[in-house]
Amino acid sequence: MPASVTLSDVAREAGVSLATASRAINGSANRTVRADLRERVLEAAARLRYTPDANAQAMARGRTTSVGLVVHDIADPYFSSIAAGVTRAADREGLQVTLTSTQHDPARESVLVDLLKRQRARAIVIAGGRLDDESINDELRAALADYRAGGGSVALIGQPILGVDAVVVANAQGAADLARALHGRGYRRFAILAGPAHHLTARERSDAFRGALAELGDPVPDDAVVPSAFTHAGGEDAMHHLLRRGDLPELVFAVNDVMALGALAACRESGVRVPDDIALAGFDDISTLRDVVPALTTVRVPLVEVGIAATELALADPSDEPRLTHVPTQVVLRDSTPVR
Amino acid sequence: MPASVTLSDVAREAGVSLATASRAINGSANRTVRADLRERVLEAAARLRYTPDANAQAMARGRTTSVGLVVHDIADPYFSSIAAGVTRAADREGLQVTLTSTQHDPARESVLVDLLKRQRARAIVIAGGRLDDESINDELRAALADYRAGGGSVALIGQPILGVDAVVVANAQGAADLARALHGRGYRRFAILAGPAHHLTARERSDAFRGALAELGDPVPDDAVVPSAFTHAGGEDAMHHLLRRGDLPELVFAVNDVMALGALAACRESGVRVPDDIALAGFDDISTLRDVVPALTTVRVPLVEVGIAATELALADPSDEPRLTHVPTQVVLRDSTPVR
DNA sequence: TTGTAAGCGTTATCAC
DNA sequence: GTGATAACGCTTACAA
Repeated sequence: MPASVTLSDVAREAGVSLATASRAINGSANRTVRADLRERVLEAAARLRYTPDANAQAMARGRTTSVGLVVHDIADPYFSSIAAGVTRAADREGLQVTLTSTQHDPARESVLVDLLKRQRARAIVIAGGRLDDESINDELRAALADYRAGGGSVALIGQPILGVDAVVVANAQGAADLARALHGRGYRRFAILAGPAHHLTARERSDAFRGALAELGDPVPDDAVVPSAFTHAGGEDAMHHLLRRGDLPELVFAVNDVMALGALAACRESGVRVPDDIALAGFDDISTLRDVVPALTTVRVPLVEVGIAATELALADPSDEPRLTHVPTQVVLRDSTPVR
Repeated sequence: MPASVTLSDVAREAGVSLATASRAINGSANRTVRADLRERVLEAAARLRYTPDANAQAMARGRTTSVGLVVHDIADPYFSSIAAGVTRAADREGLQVTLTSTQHDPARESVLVDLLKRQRARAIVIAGGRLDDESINDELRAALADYRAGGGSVALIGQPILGVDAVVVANAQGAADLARALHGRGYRRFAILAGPAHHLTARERSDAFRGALAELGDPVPDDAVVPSAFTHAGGEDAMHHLLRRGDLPELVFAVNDVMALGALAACRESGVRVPDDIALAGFDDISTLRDVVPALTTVRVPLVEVGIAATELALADPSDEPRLTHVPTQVVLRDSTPVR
């Protein structure tokens, strides 16, 4: 960044010392500046169109004004809603958001934490759910420990297995409630597009859904639980698998809305109508989907609020033990699962 | 950020000078470091878990590694897709993205540019379309001039009216093509949810759509062109207006997909079925919507690529006159506008 | 090839 | 209340 007006320029222009200029402009803590001098400085700053250099300030003050955000894919409405919450909360505190993306590679999370440490981000919000993969978890744990040793604080969204503050979404409760609600609508034969086996959020949702149905006396058979990626393509593939297998269930539960969308695509390709031929439910309540026809039955997760809560957690002054913010979920029955 | 390992620590640990440590770690331009020394330094750095301070590097080098992105709302799939492109392109160059949001207030764009100038972002991508509002444009122009005077470069997505590099989307062509395609499907009586009157993208789409129909001999009457916000709520309100008015058109064109979604919501509330009672088309081809039923007829804008192109433009070495990257659009006919 | 030292633009600690 | 001046952590002439 060549040639920018510096504080020295302003000081010179105003005929005061660097120190006074600094104090006049940021209104330093105790030290106060005589009114007429402050006036002169401010005027000079305006005349010169002076903008303080945030990097220099960060150096001198020992802390930056940026919050790091780690997502898997910002184009995914799940993450972009969370990001909206994070930017809003950061903005309220006068902080900027540094957006980083793993491009769907969970192993990159630790790399991005390192990157954000290098930027000396004040706090980091990690938006992706945890995996049941100790080598990846260990690596992330190490990166986080390292980051926190440098004075940074972290909050993650998902399972609190890393020893840091976390926003915990009531996945199990929501999935169980959903299962009971659908059972109540008369469904008996279910299939599950279950996501990756080692993905804890996927597992919580899938397991709780199955568990609730088992309790109701209509268990989901093993071969009706189809693993897949946690993405649109994953839902599509899993649904195709189900369709090829024949013996269609009455209702398919995809462990997130984006996967449900993939399933919808698969159905369309195969000429299977939703909900006429098969009912479909998702999870998350992605807002973009709220108005589509048929409206998707799902479990609402207040994603923007989750993003806000995570940011607040990450920004709160450090505590010795990890804090948890619990977020409830709520079943939303819509047209994709009509009463049978 | 208290207590981080610094380069001095590493140098001391390795028994070399600061300069040598620096050169060993970043592999300085011409100066080279003897192999054994470099080895020692790298080892010490690893042992101490040293991470360079990007802010300090930025200060010393005179340039940061961050790209600023200005959107209106990151939760809007239009912007999140662009953001995905921006992060991808930035990542390729080893740069970070600083995400800022106006929260739908166009006047805040210039404030955010100032903010990004303060961060000394290397380049800025402005994602929102331009307005026909000279006071706002002037303010933004001034902020940009100021930013560029400090050595920053800018690219915006939309109309090239600010004298900076721009990615120009073929809105008019796409809208005209769409009108002709729909006319070809047998539609004759149209209405337009036109967005804000002063919003240039909205206007381009609306005007071109109208123009093409006029040429075809089926002009859209003035009172069937309903202004509104460029948002979901805007589409919803405008559609309600249209429905209340009675005398339903055969097809409603919303100038973006998110507005079309709002229109869909309004239809549902009023018990009007799409496409049975009324056909609906949008613009942008938001990916989340590709699989919904009824699939929405729209004009595809390659948003991720637009984000990439804008970032590349902003990062390219400065040129004396504004460069333009033109992006074509493509009509996508789907079920929401069946053949009549 | 290595080291010394002068910045980079601020803030903060001192004296005055 | 104001002004030198030393940090902050790094890069990069300039010397050696």
